[in-house]
Amino acid sequence: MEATRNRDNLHHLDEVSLPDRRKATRKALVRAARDLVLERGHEKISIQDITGRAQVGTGTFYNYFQTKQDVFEAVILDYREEFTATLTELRKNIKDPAMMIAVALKYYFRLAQDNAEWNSFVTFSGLPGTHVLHQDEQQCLADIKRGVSAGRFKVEDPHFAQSLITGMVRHTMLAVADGTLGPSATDNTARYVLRMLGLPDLVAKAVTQDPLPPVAAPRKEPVNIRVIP
Amino acid sequence: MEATRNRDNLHHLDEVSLPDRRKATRKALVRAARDLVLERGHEKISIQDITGRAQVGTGTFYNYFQTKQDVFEAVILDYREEFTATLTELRKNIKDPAMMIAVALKYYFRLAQDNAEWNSFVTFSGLPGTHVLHQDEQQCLADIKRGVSAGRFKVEDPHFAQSLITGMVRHTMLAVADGTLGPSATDNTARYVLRMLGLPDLVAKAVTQDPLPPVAAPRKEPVNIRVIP
Amino acid sequence: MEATRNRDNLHHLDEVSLPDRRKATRKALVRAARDLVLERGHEKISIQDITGRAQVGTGTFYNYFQTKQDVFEAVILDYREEFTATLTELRKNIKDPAMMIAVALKYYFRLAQDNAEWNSFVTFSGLPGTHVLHQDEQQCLADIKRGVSAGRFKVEDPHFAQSLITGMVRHTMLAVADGTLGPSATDNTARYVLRMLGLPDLVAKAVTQDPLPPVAAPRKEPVNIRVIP
Amino acid sequence: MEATRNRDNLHHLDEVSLPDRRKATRKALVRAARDLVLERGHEKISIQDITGRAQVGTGTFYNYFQTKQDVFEAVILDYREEFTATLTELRKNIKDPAMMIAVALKYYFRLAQDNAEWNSFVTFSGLPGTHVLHQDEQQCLADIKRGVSAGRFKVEDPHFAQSLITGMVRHTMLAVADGTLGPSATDNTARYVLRMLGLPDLVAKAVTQDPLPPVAAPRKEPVNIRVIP
DNA sequence: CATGAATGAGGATTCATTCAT
DNA sequence: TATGAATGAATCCTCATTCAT
Repeated sequence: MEATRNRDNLHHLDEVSLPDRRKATRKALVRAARDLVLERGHEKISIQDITGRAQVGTGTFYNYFQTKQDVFEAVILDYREEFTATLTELRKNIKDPAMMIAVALKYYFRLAQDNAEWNSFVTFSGLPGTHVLHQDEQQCLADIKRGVSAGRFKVEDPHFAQSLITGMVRHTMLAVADGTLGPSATDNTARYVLRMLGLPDLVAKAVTQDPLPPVAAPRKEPVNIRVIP
Repeated sequence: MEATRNRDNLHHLDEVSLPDRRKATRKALVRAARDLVLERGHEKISIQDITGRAQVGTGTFYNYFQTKQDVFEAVILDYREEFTATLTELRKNIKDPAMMIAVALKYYFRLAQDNAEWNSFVTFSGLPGTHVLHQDEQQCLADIKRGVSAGRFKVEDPHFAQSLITGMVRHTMLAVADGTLGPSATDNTARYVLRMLGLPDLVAKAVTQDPLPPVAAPRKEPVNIRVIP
Repeated sequence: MEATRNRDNLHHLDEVSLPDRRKATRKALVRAARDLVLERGHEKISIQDITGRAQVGTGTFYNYFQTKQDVFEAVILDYREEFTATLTELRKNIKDPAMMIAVALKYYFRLAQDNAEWNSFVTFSGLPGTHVLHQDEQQCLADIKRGVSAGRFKVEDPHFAQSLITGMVRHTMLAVADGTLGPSATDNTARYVLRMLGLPDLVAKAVTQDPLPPVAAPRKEPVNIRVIP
Repeated sequence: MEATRNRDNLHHLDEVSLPDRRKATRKALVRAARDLVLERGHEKISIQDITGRAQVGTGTFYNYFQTKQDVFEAVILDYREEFTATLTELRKNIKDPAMMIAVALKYYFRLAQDNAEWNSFVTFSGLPGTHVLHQDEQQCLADIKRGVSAGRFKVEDPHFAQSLITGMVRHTMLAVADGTLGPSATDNTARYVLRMLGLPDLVAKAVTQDPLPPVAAPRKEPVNIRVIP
């Protein structure tokens, strides 16, 4: 009954609601996929698991995604948006490139630890290897270049440096999650990274010692879960 | 009673002759698994693919492994043995710890490039994350400690350093395979690693410039393939 | 938000039209299972045999049943419904409890003989032992109690008596099917049962002598078999 | 026993050990089969489970049995021998046919309760239905005939009576095992059986009230288990 | 767009049985 | 005889995908 209302009006004033509806369903799917990963980790997740969790018909999936990969990539983007936004906010008053990098790394690690979610999802992501942190890499590269221009970093190939950093970060995160390395490894990594960028160890140490200012974990907009009547 | 006892003694008698057969079959399976990975990479590989390739009945697989993971782990071990043996040979006359590490890294990268095999297999290996290079890690750790004792490296936590190196290497390898980084990245990585261990950049550069002495790729002992009569 | 709510309401809307399809498919599976048992008896019956016979895709089975046992239990229930309905009809004008029991037993045996079906299926049913005739047991128990109230039966523990009767009936049926006992055994069993319930032998004999009025074998509603175009 | 002696003497003196060995292996298989049933009940039991348990090579099975059914039938016989021997001993001084039957039934039930073994195995026995108690049926039939001759029982068709008794006993046993009937059901069954054979209820009650004289559970000759060195 | 029943190829796993040693 | 490796048909079960409603 309600349902019909939207469609009826297709024409005039709520041209808005259709796209809204689409978006909502899509988001429900993305969230369902994410949550399932977080709960089950490595385990196989079927499309029907996802639609089931999203309280949506099986076929509906194909109105939004072609393949399972697609939805997972959407999850990643979803995550990254949150991440990037928060980080930008967090660093808006920082000028020193070294500090910017330190904060980024620390924030990243903080997420990885606090938010078992992010952590385990990135860990999982059967997706194309390095792909995962892509958006972030742009930021990182920019940071490095800024540092080089400012004469703080000694790096011949910023692109290479950035890639290596990504690798180090990723590795540390996994190793910590693993238990292979203790939690202090994260600070150490930040420090080694700066050292690698050419900062004297003392400076590197100093910069990485400042604790990360407290930051709201990325707010998870609640999804309306359909209640079974 | 006598009778029974006699039979008992017969039991593990042939633990010697039969095992040959067992070993051969097992090896055939391991090789088949490896080869398939090398050919198909990520793609799905079914157990029947493996047994088919190994010229062995479907059920035979289960006489040797419980799960597909098991056989892949066996492949890794197989590989590592070859790798470690060759590397040991290669470094037997080297004394300088920095050089030892440089050679190890370079040899590793060489394998990764020459041998699409090793490369793609490590890439693949959905196996427990960082785990993959384990044996090698022991060697690496020993190298670092030796360097520290010798006063060449400045490292507070060798374990951490080793872990980070593993991560860097792994990352570089993947990125190169990916095309994200060019092939020169490998030399650069070695250099950065040494730098990270506390060597002055000039030294690091010097040490990593020596080309790796030519080395026979690990010989693959041929497996006797059963011929269908 | 509106949007979401709307969708919710759409949800169980067609619980009416679709279910018809579901019911039909389910019934086809149940029937297929039954028929196969009837044809093959003890022999192994695979799930694919069932779906094949039901003209239905392999996977479809799992939309309705978890396990093979499940479908067989459904068959039993299916049968029992038919049985109970017919029996009720058959006895609707009978008042005497002894006669009611006699008729029930005889009808049961009749089915077992006429209908190789019922017979062999019960024989088969590796299902939870005595369980098989459960619904029927309720009826039987009620009959006994009625007889006791009416002062015709002398039974201390109706529940026990009922159980024993079930056992005797079942046994007789199997033994007859077996050839161990001749067909007259069924009348005898009915007679012994009444005797066991405390009736004088003469009466028991008399009551069990009346032939069972002819009765339509339970009509099998035809299942619509999907025709392959 | 005679039988065995004959074979032994077949030639000269140690023609003895060979057949002994055969017998031992055979018995090991039979016992293994039995024990597995007792432990696992309904669950699937493979031939390799049996040979494994018997500490015997897979192929060995086929030196003794053609099929799995065969070994299970052997188990039944094994059991029955024990059962019959003990029962004969137990009743050797009893003259009254009613009492003989009562004792037989009670002994049987006792086994079923004490010896969860016997119980669960008979319950299981996917084997041809009524088959299970065959040997026993001969005894039972003889008992009935004796009772009829002695004028204690009023039975027209002893064969039928025996069959029905078997059925009742079997059923009671299962129902008790099931929990459907309480343990006292066994005494009741014995009593109803006698009643059914024509004894006045008072007598039936009296005869079935005597407790069964204590009896050693059938001794299980230990099988030599091969110890893994 | 939404739905969910139907599908069937694909893959894992079991196990009775054979046979060379 | 005893052995146990090898076998492969048989079976179960999953799940991405289609499609009529």
